[in-house]
Amino acid sequence: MGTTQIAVLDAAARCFGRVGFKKTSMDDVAAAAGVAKGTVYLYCENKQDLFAQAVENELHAWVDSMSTLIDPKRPADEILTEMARRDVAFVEDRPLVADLLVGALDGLLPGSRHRFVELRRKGVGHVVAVLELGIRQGVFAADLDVPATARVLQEMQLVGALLARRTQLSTAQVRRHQRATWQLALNGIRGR
Amino acid sequence: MGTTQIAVLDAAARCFGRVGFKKTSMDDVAAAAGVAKGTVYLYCENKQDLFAQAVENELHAWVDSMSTLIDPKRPADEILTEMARRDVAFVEDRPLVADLLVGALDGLLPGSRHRFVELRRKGVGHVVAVLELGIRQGVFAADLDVPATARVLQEMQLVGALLARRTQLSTAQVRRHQRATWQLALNGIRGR
Amino acid sequence: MGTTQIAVLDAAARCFGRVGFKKTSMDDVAAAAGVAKGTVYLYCENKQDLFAQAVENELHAWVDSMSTLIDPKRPADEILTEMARRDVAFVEDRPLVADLLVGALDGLLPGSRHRFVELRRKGVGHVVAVLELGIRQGVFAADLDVPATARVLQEMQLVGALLARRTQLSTAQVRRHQRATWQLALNGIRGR
Amino acid sequence: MGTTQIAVLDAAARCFGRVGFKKTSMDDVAAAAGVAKGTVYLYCENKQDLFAQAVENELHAWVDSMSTLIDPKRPADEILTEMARRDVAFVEDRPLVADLLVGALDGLLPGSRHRFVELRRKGVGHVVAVLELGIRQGVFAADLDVPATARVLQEMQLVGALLARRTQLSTAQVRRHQRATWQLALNGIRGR
DNA sequence: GATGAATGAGGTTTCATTCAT
DNA sequence: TATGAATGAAACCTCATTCAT
Repeated sequence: MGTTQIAVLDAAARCFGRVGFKKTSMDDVAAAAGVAKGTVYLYCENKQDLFAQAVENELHAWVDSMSTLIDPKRPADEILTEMARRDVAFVEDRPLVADLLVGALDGLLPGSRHRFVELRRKGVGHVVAVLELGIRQGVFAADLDVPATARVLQEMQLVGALLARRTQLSTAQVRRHQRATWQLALNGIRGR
Repeated sequence: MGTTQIAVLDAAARCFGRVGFKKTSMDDVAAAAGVAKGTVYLYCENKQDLFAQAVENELHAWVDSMSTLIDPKRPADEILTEMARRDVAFVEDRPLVADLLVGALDGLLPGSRHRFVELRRKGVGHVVAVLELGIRQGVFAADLDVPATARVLQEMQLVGALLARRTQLSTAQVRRHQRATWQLALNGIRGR
Repeated sequence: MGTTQIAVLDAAARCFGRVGFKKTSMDDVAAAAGVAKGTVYLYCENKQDLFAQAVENELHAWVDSMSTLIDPKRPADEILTEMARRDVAFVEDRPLVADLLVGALDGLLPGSRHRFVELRRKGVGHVVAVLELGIRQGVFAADLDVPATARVLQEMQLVGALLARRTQLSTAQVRRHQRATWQLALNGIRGR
Repeated sequence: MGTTQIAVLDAAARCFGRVGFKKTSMDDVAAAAGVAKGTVYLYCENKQDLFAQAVENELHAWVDSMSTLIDPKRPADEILTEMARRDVAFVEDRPLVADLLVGALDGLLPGSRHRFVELRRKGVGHVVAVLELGIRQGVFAADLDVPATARVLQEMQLVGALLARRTQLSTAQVRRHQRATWQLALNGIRGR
């Protein structure tokens, strides 16, 4: 991937993440990437495709960042907490990933639904891994429906992060929200 | 409110809920309401205002429907479960309310943000009431951060419902997802 | 058909006829019709459809004008000569009809081919009628392949007219060309 | 002319002939020639010039092919018939020549009109030769306006060939059309 | 109140042309 | 010679909004 292509995809992710698909114009992307409008079309079929590429891009970065966290020797609940912390930071300037995993994009771009389903599957992968680790360590309940629970945890976490961003809560409120989320979540999955 | 106005607002809610703000045209709304395009403008300043009115409308219907549920003599966890069931049904054809409460609209219409904050506050009200009831009944943990937890529960529930709708999961998958959600939630808030 | 629609279709025919499909922009048509760009789209699906409508329009005018000529009491060769004269005048400011009948549009707009075939069939109708009249009158050869010959005559005539227009021949040259055409044609079809 | 230049001009003729001037992109030509887009510009000033060169190229090939046919010892009407047969075959994959001679290009590229007039003059040359031969042989009418008639014959022939190609008639229909054309033409020019 | 024809800014996409390598 | 990434003007089309009836 040449540097121009990277610039374009990054700019696209930034724009789409900030104001959404419809409100982002190809002109915006081109300007943000510092290239001419036509140049953007060298790296995508059309706007929808550009969006999908941007999402894919960000998701890969996120998955990579998360997979470094999973160390079988650490307690799983600790890892999960750390993941949560990172999610918040990540969503800070990459809201696209959260939108994807939370399902907010499917209604928007019905055409890319298929592509998104696949990405979403990748996205929950590491939560599944941590849950399984936790069960092996005996710290999480053995009878969890792992894939479903993983999805739920991920949603809780990401929606919380998005909500904080979108509704511009005060830091104190965000802190309370997160604490409540994790009390709920950890209590919920812990073995008794 | 004359019958035409009601028709317009209902049509608006239906359209916006089905395909979103940007993809709904004023023509669509007029057609769905069975009036001419100009007529729509008799009942709103502009598209954004129409949207906000539609959201408000639906939220009031929802809040009303929920408040009938809270009966101090029933166990709070039972009420909560019933609420969940209703949410899913409600979101089925009124996704706007869910979008509002989950924060998905704030990014979309920055101009109406303050209006939404207010509505959201109203929206959690009944969850707060049930949590407080449950604590009094001794079935929920006494040290819950009630407002924050209420918000989290509501998010979990609504995002789950939205996700099911948007991503067109199979009924079996939806069922699993919901079961996981409520195992997590009830375990999380129950007193030990 | 309201007056605006008529203005739009007329303007379209004028523009398309003068500079062709691709070189005519929707802005040109709007300007020529004295309306805004969006207005043009009130009366057509898209550019291609506008073109097809314009062609259809002109063809009907042409067919109407021709059908008044056919009077069974006049000698057929005289009628044919008169038709030729009219064709030239007609093509003068309605080249679309000639382009259609000569097949020049099919390569241009493959999507409308079907529509054009039908129109073309209508277009030759009156030449067929004159040939049949001439055979009954005994002035044309009885063994003519009437439909095929009609088409050929029409092509000769229209291509000649177009050529004169397009290549901007001098009047004298045009006159010679037409005389040659009709010597050929009338000799060719006359009974011996 | 190096082999690259030949490849470019041939590719251009093929593309322009198949889909027309406007619908052929410089990318198409480059791809068809198997070179990069920039390379095409080494052999032409711009798109219009490339088109004119391609036309010129094909016309020369055509004129050469036709001139071998004229043998004073053969009957002129036979030669003419043979020419017709060749025209059809030639137009099959070189429609540019036909378009040029029939005047279809003048409207398209007003800028090259004078260049085309000259080429067209060359193009009729061999028909003129055959007509003159036929008159000398006594098989064609002595009072023909030779240049004008030559042009008319050429038009009839080429438009017929083009029409067959463009409108995708069945072989049977094409055959009928051609027979009608030549009955008309030969009857028309034959001395009585 | 109600209508719907008309508007035109704004968005997406194409493609002839250039130029540094 | 040859390349192909980059450009940006220009084209098509949409739709929120207005206003005369």
